[in-house]
Amino acid sequence: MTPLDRIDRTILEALQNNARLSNKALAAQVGLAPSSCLARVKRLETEGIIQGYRAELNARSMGLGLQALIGVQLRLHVGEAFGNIGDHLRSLPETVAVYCLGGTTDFLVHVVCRDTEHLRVLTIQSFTSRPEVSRIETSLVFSFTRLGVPVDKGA
Amino acid sequence: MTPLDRIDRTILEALQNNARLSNKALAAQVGLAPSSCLARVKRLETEGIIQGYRAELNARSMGLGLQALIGVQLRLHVGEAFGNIGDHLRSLPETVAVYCLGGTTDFLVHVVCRDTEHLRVLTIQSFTSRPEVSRIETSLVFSFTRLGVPVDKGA
DNA sequence: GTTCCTGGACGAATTTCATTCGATGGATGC
DNA sequence: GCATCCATCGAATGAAATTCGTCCAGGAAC
Repeated sequence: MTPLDRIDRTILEALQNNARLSNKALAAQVGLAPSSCLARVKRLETEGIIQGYRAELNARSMGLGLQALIGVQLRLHVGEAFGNIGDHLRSLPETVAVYCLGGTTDFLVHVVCRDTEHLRVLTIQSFTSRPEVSRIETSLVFSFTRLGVPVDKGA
Repeated sequence: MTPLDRIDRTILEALQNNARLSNKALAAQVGLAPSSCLARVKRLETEGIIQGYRAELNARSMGLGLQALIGVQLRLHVGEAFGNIGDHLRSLPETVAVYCLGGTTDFLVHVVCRDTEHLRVLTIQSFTSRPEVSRIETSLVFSFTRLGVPVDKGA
């Protein structure tokens, strides 16, 4: 709730680059004693500014060499259907990200698959066959880059 | 390069959920001595299966309450242009993710903005004004969920 | 201007953890 | 049966996380 000062932002940027940075090294980097630095990190966690720490895995090395974006257009936007299909999409093992959108496309789902056959079955069984789904549009992902959120250290 | 066994997969899943899990706790979870567990994690890192560890930040709490997906269609797909515009898109501070796609849309860019005015200026200054860009299509992101890659512990 | 109060920050002490290394055991191949 | 290899273990050591009492700076009230 307190506005983030320069030190907070430096901490956030550092942990965004390397979440396993030791508290000691982080403290040195931001110019604080380890204890003070730890207190800040904990505050950022409890305030929900840091939502979690995740290892980034290489999908290809796990036999998932094919990625796709599947745009989903629903038949009706009435009540339950929206939430249900959203939960369904998020629950698929192949799903790595779900966007709920405004516009003609209601959902955009980023999926990882072993191969084209896997993708074909997935689209049919988990997308097209759902009654809420009006139509889908699948695009192959050639490359995907994820970056951190901007942390401009203005303050 | 060695195929991942059940323990590897358990490690990956655990670190995907919480990258700051201590090695000791991780070892206990997978039923290995801390030293053995550490050796495995290091192997997974050097083999590139674990690509990094990132803190997940709440964009809204940093004053970036508006998210959008911007589909980009290029004029020509010739040589340099493709790489250049890709680098440009990735270099924008507002950019959180870039998909390079096959299909009518060449790039899909996930951006975070302070407000609609910020988004308006961004689309004009960093997208529409680019000579390689033929047209863009901006969709508001109502919600966004990121999940881990599937780690089925079959083996 | 003085006093009180609060919020960080510090640093020593303690506990817990990471990391190294030699030894052990089981599997494989000969 | 024997040698080899690889992963695991567990103790030892070194380092780090975490706690806690203290201190200082800034602000508010008077």
